Amino acid sequence: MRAEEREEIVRLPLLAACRPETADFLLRGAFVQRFPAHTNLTREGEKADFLYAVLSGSIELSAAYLDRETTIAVIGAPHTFIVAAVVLDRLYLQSARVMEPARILMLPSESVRQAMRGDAGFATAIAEEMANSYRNVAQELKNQKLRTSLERLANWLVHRDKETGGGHRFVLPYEKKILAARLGMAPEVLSRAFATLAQYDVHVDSATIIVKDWKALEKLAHPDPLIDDETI
Amino acid sequence: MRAEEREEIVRLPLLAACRPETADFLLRGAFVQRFPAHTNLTREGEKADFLYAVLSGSIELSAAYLDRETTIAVIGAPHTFIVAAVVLDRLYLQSARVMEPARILMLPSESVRQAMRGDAGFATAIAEEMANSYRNVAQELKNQKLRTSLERLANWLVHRDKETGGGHRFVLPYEKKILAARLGMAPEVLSRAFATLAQYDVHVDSATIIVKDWKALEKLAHPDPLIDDETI
DNA sequence: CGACGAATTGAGTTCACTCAACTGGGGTGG
DNA sequence: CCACCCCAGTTGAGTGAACTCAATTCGTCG
Repeated sequence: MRAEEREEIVRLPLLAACRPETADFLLRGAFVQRFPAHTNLTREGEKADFLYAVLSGSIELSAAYLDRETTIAVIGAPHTFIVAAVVLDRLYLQSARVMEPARILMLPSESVRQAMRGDAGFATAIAEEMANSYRNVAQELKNQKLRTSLERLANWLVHRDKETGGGHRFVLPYEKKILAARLGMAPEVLSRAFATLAQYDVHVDSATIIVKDWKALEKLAHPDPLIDDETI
Repeated sequence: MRAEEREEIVRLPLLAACRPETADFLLRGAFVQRFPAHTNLTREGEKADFLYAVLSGSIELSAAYLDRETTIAVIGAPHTFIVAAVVLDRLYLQSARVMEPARILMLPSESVRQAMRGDAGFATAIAEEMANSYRNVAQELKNQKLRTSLERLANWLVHRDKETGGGHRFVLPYEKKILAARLGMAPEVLSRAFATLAQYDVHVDSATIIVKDWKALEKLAHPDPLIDDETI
């Protein structure tokens, strides 16, 4: 591992709070790897061999049941994924696939568990990471159970707009197909939902979204910090 | 706090792995309280002042949006709830209400965070607790996104039957209204789903369920360990 | 006995999925 | 360079799933 890379890594929230020895120990067994788009990193049901952290690029987490499949989340830097399976030494509940070409840090799961037992700072960082993940899924569950598909889309747009600087004009970060799965609807339903949003002055030009009447969209969306804000 | 109570408490998964001093420290600020049914312990949006652990009884976690409301989970002993908000010192995302009269251990959230920083064993236990919670919600999200309401009910019955000893005959642990919310459907839909299950030889007599043709139910349910099993 | 709420049942509507046809852009190979 | 194909996306039509509103039954508790 190169020195600059190492510096980048120890700045990750996960490692920033642990003792230098712990970081050394963890990084001895670790490696960073680049993956092209569409690489499968994990498949649900497999044993958790590594903890993954995204250094750049993005990862799609998905799950399948019978002949159905859905997207659970999309992860970007500097976040980790499938930590829970590592902490508990269990099976992955989700499959992870590279969406945008990614640089990934991989830590052997046994080292992670060992480091937790020996370093309260690291264990705390893992707990905080898990807590964040928990809250994100819990919010997503509320989103699914309490909102219609049109509301979910409207709120996703509101949220995405804030995230990209509030310019009321932005580009979808991934295919509509995947967005539909993320929002829990069939692609056709997403398409129709976008069509409906034209009434609210939301203009869609392929992957570019322009929100002309922000108030109208927000009124439809009824954003709720307890569902939509990541750090509340 | 009485000695016998103390013994019961330090056997909780959360405290079993921490140093004696940490347990002492945590229990100094802690207290155990009995609550009657329907008591509201937390409301979503409030600051996280306590970590709660269920010693007996059961707790319903719910969330609201506009005029809608749903049940996120039902928690029994010896589990904790709303740990994530405590770990991160944020707002509760869920409301907690006593379902069956309960004895609850309450730990001041600042003590919890302090104890984590000083005791790797405790921090690890918290991380494991969080990891479990994460996996449960993630499974619930998959359940919601990948299954129809009839499938969710069928799988809930299969799971509940196993949990109660596999006698193919058991009593619903709470009102159908709440079960409906837990499963993500309107009460009327649950009622009709039960009616449909008569075709699969599932008999419902008020709160008592009798599964006469286990194979038929299981074939309908298609249980999946990655959605339905709590410790896989 | 009456009041209340849980649960069921009916009827109508809305929401969301499926299947199918069509469009348009990007890439490949002739 | 162009023809072709493939896939994402859209649109249409029909079906099925789930919600709402309303009426009724039943058990529980004052």
